[in-house]
Amino acid sequence: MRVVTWNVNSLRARLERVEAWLVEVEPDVVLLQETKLADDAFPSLTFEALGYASAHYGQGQWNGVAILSKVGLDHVVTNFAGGVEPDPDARIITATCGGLRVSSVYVPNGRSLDHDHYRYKLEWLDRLRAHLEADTHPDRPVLVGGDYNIAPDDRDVVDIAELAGATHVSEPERSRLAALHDWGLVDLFRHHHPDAERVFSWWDYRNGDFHKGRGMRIDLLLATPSVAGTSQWCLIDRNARKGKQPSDHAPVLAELSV
DNA sequence: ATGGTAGCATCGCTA
Repeated sequence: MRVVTWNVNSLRARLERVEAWLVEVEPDVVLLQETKLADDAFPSLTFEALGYASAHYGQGQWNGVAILSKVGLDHVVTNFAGGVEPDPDARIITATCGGLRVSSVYVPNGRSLDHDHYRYKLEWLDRLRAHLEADTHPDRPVLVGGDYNIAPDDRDVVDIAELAGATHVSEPERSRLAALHDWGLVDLFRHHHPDAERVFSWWDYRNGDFHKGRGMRIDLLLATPSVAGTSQWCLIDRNARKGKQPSDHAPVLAELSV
């Protein structure tokens, strides 16, 4: 099973590129973030024509997450699972696809360490763990993919010294990611590339950062040990960040044996 | 020199 996560930064603006990429790569399960669409504007027929069932959880203008699947799409949960304080934003959707419990997540950016949005980000990550405990179990095949807005390791940024006092690399954010690891989630890219340095999934549109090789690895596929241990590869398609009207994020793909 | 670009419901916010 081929799975991908991709923050498309507006599905309306990106639909042609997304369609062409799906035809070329033929993933079985697709996790999208930042669709920036209301549910009634989601192009489900376009994806159906490509062989995908889909589920979208949007709010229009900002946020919005979706799951596309060629291998079944059941037991959809929008927002956090029951019993967890709901998020006012559309940032998480969960479904079962071909025996795999998958979530598409768009973790809040945080803006700055002294901003309310940063505290919201930390609380959101606490609630993501509570969601997993309510929704499933680490002994099962589970994959939580998305834009985490956290670089897990100093090797996942250009130069950690430049980022002192910045979001995405702070200890409280990384400790939330470690809590997800403690629950049982493995970073598939790091699992397959333990020595990789400065391999990124996001580059700011400004300053020619992509061409200068200045980005961060913040888009992650996290999976339980049974999934990670049998996965065949994981890569980032940086070619999808090139050319006309790209998203500022590249897709992150993995081949699973689920 | 605190800049720059892209997307959105565009004169202001979000990333």
